[in-house]
Amino acid sequence: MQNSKNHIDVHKELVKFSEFLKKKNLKITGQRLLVAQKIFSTKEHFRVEDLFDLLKDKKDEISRATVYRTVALLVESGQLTEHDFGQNSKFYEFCSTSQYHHDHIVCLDCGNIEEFHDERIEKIQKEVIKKYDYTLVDHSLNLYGRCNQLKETGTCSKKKK
Amino acid sequence: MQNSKNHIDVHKELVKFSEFLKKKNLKITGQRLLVAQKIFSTKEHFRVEDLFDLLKDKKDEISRATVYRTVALLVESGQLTEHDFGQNSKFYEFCSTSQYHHDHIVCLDCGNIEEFHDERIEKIQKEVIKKYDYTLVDHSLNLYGRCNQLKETGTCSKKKK
DNA sequence: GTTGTTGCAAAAGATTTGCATCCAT
DNA sequence: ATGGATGCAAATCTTTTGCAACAAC
Repeated sequence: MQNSKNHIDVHKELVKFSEFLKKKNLKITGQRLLVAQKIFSTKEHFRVEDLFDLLKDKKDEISRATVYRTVALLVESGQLTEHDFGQNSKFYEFCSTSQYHHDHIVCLDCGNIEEFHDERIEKIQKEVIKKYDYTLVDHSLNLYGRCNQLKETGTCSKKKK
Repeated sequence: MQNSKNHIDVHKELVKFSEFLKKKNLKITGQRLLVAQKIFSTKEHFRVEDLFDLLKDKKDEISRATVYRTVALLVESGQLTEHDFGQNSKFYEFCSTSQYHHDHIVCLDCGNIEEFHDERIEKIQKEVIKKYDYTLVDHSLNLYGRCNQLKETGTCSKKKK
């Protein structure tokens, strides 16, 4: 894991979330902070169900509904991005404004998700959308592949679970 | 609608599907042909529920289960592509081998879906995936935007429903 | 006749929601 | 005190599946 999410300043993000809540006249509750903290301490792309399971460890379990509701708030606050990798459930990922936008490579064998950024593609996208007379709001680019390591050696260090 | 799907040779595609079924020792049934025919006569990107509703008009309604099962077969036969535009349900689209691969622009206002193809992006993708040591199987690129026509004139000719 | 297919209703999986109770402010 | 939050269970939505009756080969 060499991604930038190893260095999340959890405290800073919690403050940011709290300010977001305050600004919207929403309450800063223990459950919300626990969910947010767990997310900010998580480097991976995760599904809400994964997060719910992780939070089960805590002495006071947080309800599934609250976890879903808090994730939605964090998307709204701009601290989480939602991704759709063509599976049944959505994936979420911490996102900071200081980070480069990135796209994903999804391994069909391992389930591993890699991030990449290519400025040339970003530029062409802007060109394309302009040509079709739209204003670009967002985009998603996923490359689905099979990792060569697995193909060649029969095992794959990236394999999950 | 200026897309290539106005010119689907329905008969040819039905033959192709029948051959696929035969090869797999599956049966050529009235329901399967009706579902396939309806799809090949449809130019748009559709969801299975849309298709099911369309087929309700027919005197003999085809069950939802059969529609889902037939769509899966058509994906397998290579005559349908599955897309995920970040909504709850999947979209499907006729695809012929003679067609260029294309990506999508999804309008967040209209719901309109435009197709585009940019060879430069395709090329860069191949380069990227190689660098990360994967074998590219598939990819999806969606640009989400707001159409300028709507923004400027208050109406939009592409608006659905 | 055999084997795969259909329709139905139930199941499954993800996510949302109504509501009574509870808690942050 | 009061307006928003929580937990629970029920509801929704999409898609899948088990099974008995049925149709294609």
